[in-house]
Amino acid sequence: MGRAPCCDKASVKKGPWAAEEDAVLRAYVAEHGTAGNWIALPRKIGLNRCGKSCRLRWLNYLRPNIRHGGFTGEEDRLICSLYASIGSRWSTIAAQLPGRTDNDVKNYWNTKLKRRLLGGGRRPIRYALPLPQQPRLLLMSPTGGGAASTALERMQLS
DNA sequence: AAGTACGTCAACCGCGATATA
DNA sequence: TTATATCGCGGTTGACGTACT
Repeated sequence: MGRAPCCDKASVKKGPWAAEEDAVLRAYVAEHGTAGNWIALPRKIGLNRCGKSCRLRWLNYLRPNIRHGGFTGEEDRLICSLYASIGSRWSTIAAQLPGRTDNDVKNYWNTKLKRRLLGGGRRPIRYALPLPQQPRLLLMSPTGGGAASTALERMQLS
């Protein structure tokens, strides 16, 4: 018995959200909440979207008090520290950063912090530009470095 | 100016966990 | 207890913009 799909993937719209779709979803959730059922929500409000897609859009973009980009040095350190101690539990890490989403934190880690920790700068291979000084983030592990080493080893192996 | 490779980020996919009938 | 539906999460992808040759 296979797992039932959450929606008819052939008929729902995919890809970037239009401003009108955002507005419909935002207005509905603001007034009614999610009613605990994301799967049924798009049908209720006439959006031709998968329920999971609606949930993701709300959580990562439409929720009030969301902040995008502009990670501070303090947030950098916290992310690195938490990653060193608990690994890629992005939702847990994001919970420690008010206004940040797990997707944001994950993207930030994968595109900036991980690269920085591994010693890569922009265009490291093709252009061989001089790298900025690497921050010694791993030394900041609250666990004393053991977990940090493990996390780094995992990263380097993968 | 055109072409190419890389960086960023929104969104999708698939799976495990949990709830419910 | 089992089957099914839904939630929530982490990993991955792909479009687009930018830096560079």
